[in-house]
Amino acid sequence: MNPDHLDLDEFLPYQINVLAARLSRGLAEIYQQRFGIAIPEWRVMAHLARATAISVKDVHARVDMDKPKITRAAQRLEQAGLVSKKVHDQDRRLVTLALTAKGRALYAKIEPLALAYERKALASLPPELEAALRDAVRLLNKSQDD
Amino acid sequence: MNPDHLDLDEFLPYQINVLAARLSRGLAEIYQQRFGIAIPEWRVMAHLARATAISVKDVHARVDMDKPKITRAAQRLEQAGLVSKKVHDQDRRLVTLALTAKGRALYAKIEPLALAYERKALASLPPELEAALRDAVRLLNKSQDD
DNA sequence: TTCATTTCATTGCAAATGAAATGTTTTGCA
DNA sequence: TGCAAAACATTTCATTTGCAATGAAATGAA
Repeated sequence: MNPDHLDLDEFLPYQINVLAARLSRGLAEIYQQRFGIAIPEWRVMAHLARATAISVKDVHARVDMDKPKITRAAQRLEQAGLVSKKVHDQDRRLVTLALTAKGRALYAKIEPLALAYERKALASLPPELEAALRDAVRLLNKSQDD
Repeated sequence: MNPDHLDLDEFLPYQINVLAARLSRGLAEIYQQRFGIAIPEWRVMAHLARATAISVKDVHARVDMDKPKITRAAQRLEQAGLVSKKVHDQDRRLVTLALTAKGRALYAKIEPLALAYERKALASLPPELEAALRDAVRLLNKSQDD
């Protein structure tokens, strides 16, 4: 464990990526196969569920995806009838996105499954470690905002 | 903060993914622009640096990438003269991968930069939080091995 | 007002990706 | 031994991705 050498098992950027990929895959299995929703679509939906009447720019600012990805996810969601798109009244450069009734219904189905998945994924952690993990991730994501 | 509702800011699978993507991007800037190495290539190199004479299968077992990705990363590394490939003597289905002298030299340059990046990325964490983060990530990655 | 600049969302395009298929070699069993 | 099944690396192909370019609308300064 010479700290001068890089051991992938101890290298946090790598280990966090492995964990992240596994969590994403596990979560995607829930909504991919059962509901035909892919990860980018899910993220857009999750954001729209909490803050309605939002532009692509707003989603981009809050969700960690580039704008073309959001545009395309929104297109797929619109085709599936889950999201509505319309030009903003005051500023016609903006597109206002919102969940449709069908979208809200689908989200209501997925939401508890996603929360259950999170609980299950963290089940092996002692409570104080889970709390520390949450604090650490929050801090790191905050500190990189600039 | 109703725990029955999913808040992306509190949803760990998402926050860990955001953090992972940021760390990957930041790290990639180090070896991408300066050395022409992409993320999959870097992962293969990092693995080969610690365990020599390894097959695609071995890398696949340890590194979180599917086999085609490893094959292609190895091809690019071979073209760049950083990795050697040859058929295994005993079992001719296997391909033995190893860093070349040039590959080891390049790795020796990147390694300290990567470690420095990790330190800098974690600098905002109090020591006990970093330790807890390491423990939590290790535990979670272990618990998902099955 | 007018025009250059900025802000959005989208599209184009080359490269990367993942899943399934392929070809080759080895293993295990009848 | 002979042959089906498994293991391995690679290729194929459709899809996704990210970056740069585009087009449309708003802003601000002259």
